[in-house]
Amino acid sequence: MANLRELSEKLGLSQTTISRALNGYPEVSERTRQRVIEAARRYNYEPNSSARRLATGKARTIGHVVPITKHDMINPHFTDFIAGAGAVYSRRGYDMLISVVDVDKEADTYRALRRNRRVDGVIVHGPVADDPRPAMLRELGLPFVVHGRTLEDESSYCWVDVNNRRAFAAATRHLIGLGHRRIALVNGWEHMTFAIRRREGYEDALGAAGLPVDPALMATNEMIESSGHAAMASFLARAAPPTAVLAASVLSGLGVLRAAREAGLKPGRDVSVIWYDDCLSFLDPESGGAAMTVIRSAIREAGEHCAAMLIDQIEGRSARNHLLLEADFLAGTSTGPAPR
Amino acid sequence: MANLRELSEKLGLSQTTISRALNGYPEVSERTRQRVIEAARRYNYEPNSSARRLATGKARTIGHVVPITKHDMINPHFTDFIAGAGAVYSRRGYDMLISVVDVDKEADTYRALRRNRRVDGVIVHGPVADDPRPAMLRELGLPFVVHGRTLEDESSYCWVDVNNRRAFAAATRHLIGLGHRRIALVNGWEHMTFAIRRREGYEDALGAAGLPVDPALMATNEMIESSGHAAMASFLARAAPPTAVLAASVLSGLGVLRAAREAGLKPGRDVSVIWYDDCLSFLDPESGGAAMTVIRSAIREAGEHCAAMLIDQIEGRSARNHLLLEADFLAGTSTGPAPR
DNA sequence: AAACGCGGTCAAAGCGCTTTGGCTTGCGCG
DNA sequence: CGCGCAAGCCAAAGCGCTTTGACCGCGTTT
Repeated sequence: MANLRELSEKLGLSQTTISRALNGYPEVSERTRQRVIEAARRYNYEPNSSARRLATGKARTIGHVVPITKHDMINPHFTDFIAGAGAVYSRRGYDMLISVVDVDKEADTYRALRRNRRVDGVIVHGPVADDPRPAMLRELGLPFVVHGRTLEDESSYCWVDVNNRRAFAAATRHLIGLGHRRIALVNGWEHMTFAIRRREGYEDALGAAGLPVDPALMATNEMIESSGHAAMASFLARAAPPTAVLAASVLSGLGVLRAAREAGLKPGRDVSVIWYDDCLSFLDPESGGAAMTVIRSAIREAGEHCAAMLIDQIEGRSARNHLLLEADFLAGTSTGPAPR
Repeated sequence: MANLRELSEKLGLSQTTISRALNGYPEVSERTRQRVIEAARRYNYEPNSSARRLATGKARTIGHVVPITKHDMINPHFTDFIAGAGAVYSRRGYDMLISVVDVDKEADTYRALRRNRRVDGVIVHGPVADDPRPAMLRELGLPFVVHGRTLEDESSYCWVDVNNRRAFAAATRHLIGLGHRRIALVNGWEHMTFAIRRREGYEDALGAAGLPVDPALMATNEMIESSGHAAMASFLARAAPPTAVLAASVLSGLGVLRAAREAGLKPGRDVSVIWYDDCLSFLDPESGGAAMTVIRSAIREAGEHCAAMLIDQIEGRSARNHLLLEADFLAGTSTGPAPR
């Protein structure tokens, strides 16, 4: 059965009634509704979604714009975030539209998504320090939720973020408590706000303990294995190498571990390592080969929260506008007292 | 400017003419077309996509169904594949729709996508030995391209695959040529067809060299770091451990390397390691810490090919139906002559 | 001079749905 | 008995686009 009309003829009811019955409106009797639902199933009828969208003016679709350059890498966290968000969309009857576009076309893409009404809202990924997107989207009138926060202005839009500052402060304090004085930070790119906040947390804790903030012990780079390795290798080449390292991701942490091993250092004994674990599904906890000490917050859950918050906003059931998740600190064997 | 009508009134032309001018039909004069295009830009007009879809009956959208279970992992290869496919979609004016659904709802999802005409076609991911999806999709009349192949029946549908069998045979031959007699295989799950073909290639080469196929030297598991580590650890615990290992992915290969190092073995000298490199963007070539010997084929390119082939098929410009990519063999320093 | 073809334009008919604004019943009630 | 009021249903008007079929000059054929 292709369309409403045919079904209505078959049932001897008007299209109006069928539509109402199927969409749960109260104007039809329960008996009729059952009859309609039954017939729809039997004849395998489902409303054409373009027609429905056109009539209602709602797209029931959420957009994700993924900027990319030919040689740039795609964020490995993306998959898990998408998995979380996508599950929520499915559950609530929304489609997920992903636009892979050149990095310099991102703004145009948002404008186009808005102009031709393809989406009801978008998720903004990877906010940077002075991010123009919130202002732009507000002006466009396109609902959105930011995964993360910009630096200022954070009450003016919806976001879901992890309390990175507190998490990194806590991890740093833990290391300080173990007697470490030279603690290195292997951070992500510091134009990203999450990386900035992590550094702040790290510096907060050092400052509170009266320890110096040593730029030579701080690296900022892509969060991949090789850059973790490079950073750690350069730290270890110094006259006074760090006795502890804080890595911003499992990937860069694995690189740190590799460099440590190459230098003959045993994690937890000769050098303490803590990393931030996003619970990427393809990097299981055992990957390090030890029960690592970690700061943990599942990015998949962040995806779920973002999706739910955006849908609530779109449907006008706006419950909360901000969600600050706390990361868990889990002590493992990759940390220990500072050597001698 | 919200819609066609308003624009047509403003220009003093009919909606027909505007539509034709904008869509490149030859019936309008070049002068008029320029005038229309200019006005559309100035008034910021863009056709409502639902209306267009409804009128044309085309969704200009490609679906990707991603089955998932709460605790199952999401394929890390997915991101790069999507990046490749998504870039092609953008370039050719298609949207990408991703459905994250429970694994047991996959079939229903295809049916629903078809019934309500949300997509013009779908990409089928991760074909398994006896995959029901090609037959089902053919029956539904939903165009599709399989990334990979099923075991039989491969001429009856479109696919893009890597010649896994030949690639693994070549790698195995290379190791045999270096004098290795006990070569282990750390494979992915062998209900996936790509893993089956890899094993076949491996067995082909062993057989051709008159070497035995030893099940004790073959592992099949999720392609993640910890399973590579576990497999290698168990191999090394044997009386006669392998002198060479073939890993089905960089991730499991990294696990193999870790286990080797833990056993005090140096890759390339004490044990030879080759892995299959999908060119995942977050796992740069340096991750191994050495110039690895690899079999390489970029999954991102596979995504591009799948997308292009599907669009060609949908638009009736069907050029080719199958594409068998050859993986590159790149010799590095992780392989060497079999130790004495 | 009549017929023809053709480039350029338009009015109107969909596409398949939702939704507005009635139109019937049937029933309770003064 | 007649009225008002729900409950249940419907016809028709959109939503904003594409596409069909027709029209209208105007230069070209025959």
